[in-house]
Amino acid sequence: MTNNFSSISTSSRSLHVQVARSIARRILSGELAQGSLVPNEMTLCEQFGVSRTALREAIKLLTSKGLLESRPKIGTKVVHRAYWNFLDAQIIEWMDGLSDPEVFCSQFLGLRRAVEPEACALAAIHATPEQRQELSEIFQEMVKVTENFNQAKWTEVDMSFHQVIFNSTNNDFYLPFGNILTTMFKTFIMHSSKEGDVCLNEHRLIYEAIMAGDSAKAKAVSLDHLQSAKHHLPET
Amino acid sequence: MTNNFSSISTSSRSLHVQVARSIARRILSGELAQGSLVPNEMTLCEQFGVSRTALREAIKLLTSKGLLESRPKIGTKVVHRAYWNFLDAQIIEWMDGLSDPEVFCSQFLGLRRAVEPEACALAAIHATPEQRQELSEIFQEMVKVTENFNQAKWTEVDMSFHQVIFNSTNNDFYLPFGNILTTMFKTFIMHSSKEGDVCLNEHRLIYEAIMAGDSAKAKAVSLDHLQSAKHHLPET
DNA sequence: ATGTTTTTTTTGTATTACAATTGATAAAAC
DNA sequence: GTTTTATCAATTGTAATACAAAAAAAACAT
Repeated sequence: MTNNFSSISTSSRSLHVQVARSIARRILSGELAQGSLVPNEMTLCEQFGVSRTALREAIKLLTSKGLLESRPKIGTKVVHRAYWNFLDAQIIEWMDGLSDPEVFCSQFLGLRRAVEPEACALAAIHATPEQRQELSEIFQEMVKVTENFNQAKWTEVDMSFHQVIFNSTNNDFYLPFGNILTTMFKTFIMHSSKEGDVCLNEHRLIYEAIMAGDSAKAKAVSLDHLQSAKHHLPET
Repeated sequence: MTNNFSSISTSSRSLHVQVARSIARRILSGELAQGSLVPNEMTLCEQFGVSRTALREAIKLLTSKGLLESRPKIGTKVVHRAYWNFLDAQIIEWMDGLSDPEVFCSQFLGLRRAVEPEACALAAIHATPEQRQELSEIFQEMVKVTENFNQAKWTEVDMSFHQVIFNSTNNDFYLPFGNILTTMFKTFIMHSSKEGDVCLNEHRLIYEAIMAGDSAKAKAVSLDHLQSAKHHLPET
């Protein structure tokens, strides 16, 4: 995690990403109907005031996420919603402001409740010594932050905690949930969480179960954590 | 699902997708190390014998999936594995032949066991009348195929069955699993499944529980289904 | 009517040129 | 000697133009 570029937001300044975001939001909001043709390249170039190069790179980006599909002579179509990859951090970011945050978060929780307890169970079994060490350090940090409470710091360390757990499953298919969860946090969940201490205890239970290699308990306490009150309403 | 273009494979003939696939496989296999710089654009253009246009569209596609990250003057880096989006059908396709299929399938099953039972539970509650109708028709088809057994037909209808269930959750975050499962089937799971009839009964239980709106039972029988023997080893 | 050829529209690919970013280097100021 | 500032150079970013390829639509022939 050390030698990656500063952050995703850096490249968001690039023109084709801005164009992609704009088109994506038209699709995600339903302004561009599923199955309909978007305007042809030259028209879009004029609409956005960019070159075909930039526009096409934008379209390729959206095609890769399952939103668009192009064919010569026909044009570019918005594909059916069932093919949109909502398990993609960038798409989740782009949903900001398009969907009722409460509904969206509650849907996400519907998936998270299925995935995260199992991730904890797997981490309890498969975490390497290095990963256990890392988790341990993060939990230490968590304790420290709680003693001298700081909202920003706590969100940061909370995200790291969950991310390390997903990594510790050592299962490729669980890895993406780390980013997805982080993105959901940053984009939608800005809840004030005054009950930092309560949370700490819940995290402690998860932490200890994983370190002890007790997968059943890890799963159970994680599920408890996700059913605690604060997950139900994202207080803006 | 009616008015999409013939299939994804059509566009795979396009040059930038071929290039993307080739680079992706070098990354996924580890031949291009995480954090390392890939050769600059002109070098890659020469290596692949394509124009910068095509090459850059390929890179944009891979960037969108979390495999690459570019910056002016610096170059293009392979990002850390934790950011690769394994929950992407195209990446899963590209893994073909790069990973031990048995390990890969077993990892996938590790996620599927978490997600699909919950999807069945949600479908039992949230499926619309139209979706219940669709599920019903597909199950009818399933019965018919079993009576006059045909491997290809059965795989087809099996995929549809599970896809409709994910759609019937009416939860955006469950939608992508339909494609992912289908892709896993097509790419890795070619098991002969002589026990088609046994499976039919398992599917019947799932089908009936969902139609009855019994979420707890739907979840339970789905989990049973996923723990039945044939899921453990993909017989090539 | 039906099959075949031509036309036309749209995306796909190539090429060239220049702009913007930024690390590295060198120069200047303190 | 250290720090700041300016310059340089390498790489990606953007633009513009031209032509190729695909495929639907139209025109044509049978």
